[in-house]
Amino acid sequence: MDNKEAIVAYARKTVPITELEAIEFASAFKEILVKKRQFLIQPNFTAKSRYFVLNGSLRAYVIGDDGQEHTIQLALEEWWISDYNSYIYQQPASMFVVALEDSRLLEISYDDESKLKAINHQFETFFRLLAERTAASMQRRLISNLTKSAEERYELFIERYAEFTRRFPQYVIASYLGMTTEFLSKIRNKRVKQKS
Amino acid sequence: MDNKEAIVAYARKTVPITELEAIEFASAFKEILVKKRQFLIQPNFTAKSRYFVLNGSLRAYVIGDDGQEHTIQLALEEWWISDYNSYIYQQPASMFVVALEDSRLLEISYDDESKLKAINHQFETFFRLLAERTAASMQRRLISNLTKSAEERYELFIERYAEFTRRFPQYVIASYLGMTTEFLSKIRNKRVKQKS
DNA sequence: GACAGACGATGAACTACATTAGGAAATATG
DNA sequence: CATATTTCCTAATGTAGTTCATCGTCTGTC
Repeated sequence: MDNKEAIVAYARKTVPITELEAIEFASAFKEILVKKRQFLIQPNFTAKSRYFVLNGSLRAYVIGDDGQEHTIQLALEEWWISDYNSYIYQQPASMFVVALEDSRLLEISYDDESKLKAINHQFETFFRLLAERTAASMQRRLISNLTKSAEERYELFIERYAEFTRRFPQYVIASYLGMTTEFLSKIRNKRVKQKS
Repeated sequence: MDNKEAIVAYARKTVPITELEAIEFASAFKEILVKKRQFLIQPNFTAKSRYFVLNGSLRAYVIGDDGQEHTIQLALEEWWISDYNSYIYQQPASMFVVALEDSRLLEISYDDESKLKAINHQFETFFRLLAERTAASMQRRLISNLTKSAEERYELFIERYAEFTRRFPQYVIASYLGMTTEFLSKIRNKRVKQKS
């Protein structure tokens, strides 16, 4: 039960939760350990759970028709990860979700989450706010992809997600930003030269 | 009160609502008429409302640093529109929202929506599902933008949003799909030739 | 401690798409 | 119904970003 304090503390940043409710809330989660390179979700299988990261790092990506990997989401401590579309609609996934480091996660199944939402208005509110923030951040990323150049997107990324830049390898960041590793390498090199 | 039946009928597709609740729900909305080219939201002003389209069409777009317009969202009958990020966080908008035709809308303010969510678990659930679906559709669009070519994005668009293709001018669709009108024109021309 | 696989850098050739500029057709609007 | 204005098309030229191929370095791992 110890590690589940983290998810309660996290939820309490958003909605008030009593001690009694906290037990109920926490009991819907199950702690799991995953090894580096272990897959949690794969295309064509339905994402039956989503995951809250206690520690470690994960990556969600799709493989396009051309065989290229495109990173859709990254997760560190206190982030959630899954194939969002698959989870919400309980339909086959299009994404891979894989651990980039040995990680400790809290898993919640779609059914257990549904029950939490149904039995308690506060829990419903918590997940509603989570969804709203997810939608808002996706929209910001979409706008960034539509309006900014590769270089600008990289600048914004390292400014906004400094920690990610340190924790994830370059090819992951490049594929998150929608460019090739080669091009990101070129951008980085240009930046270094400009500073001197 | 007449036109507000539409929003109740719409909500009932998602959650059960009693007759009594229906009145409460509908009373949070206000019918408004907007003329073609009229703006509902502009950058730097906070989007205090979101809008449900009874009839007509609207467009949400940003203007990038280079002066280019990028369409973020389109709305026809039974769609919602606003600057999502601005509305959710009640922060200054980055988008314009403008009517492309004379339109009839139902407006709900952030405060009235918050009250609906607070007083009734069903209403909260309704808006939670709305947010989840919004997030899922944004993610699908993001993936499409990352993994598909301009031509493939256009193909998917006309397949999935046939009605949009009929109702919106080409430059709007091009800027929604993240390409120039000239390039879209080229794609269309190529398609016509291929079919014969 | 050597070998294999992952990661990043670099440069040259290529391509998907943008930009610019022009004009034709369709639609509003007085 | 006449004239703006908006929308759409065509074609030449330009460029951000990709592809491909090569090489050095670093990091496990038996």
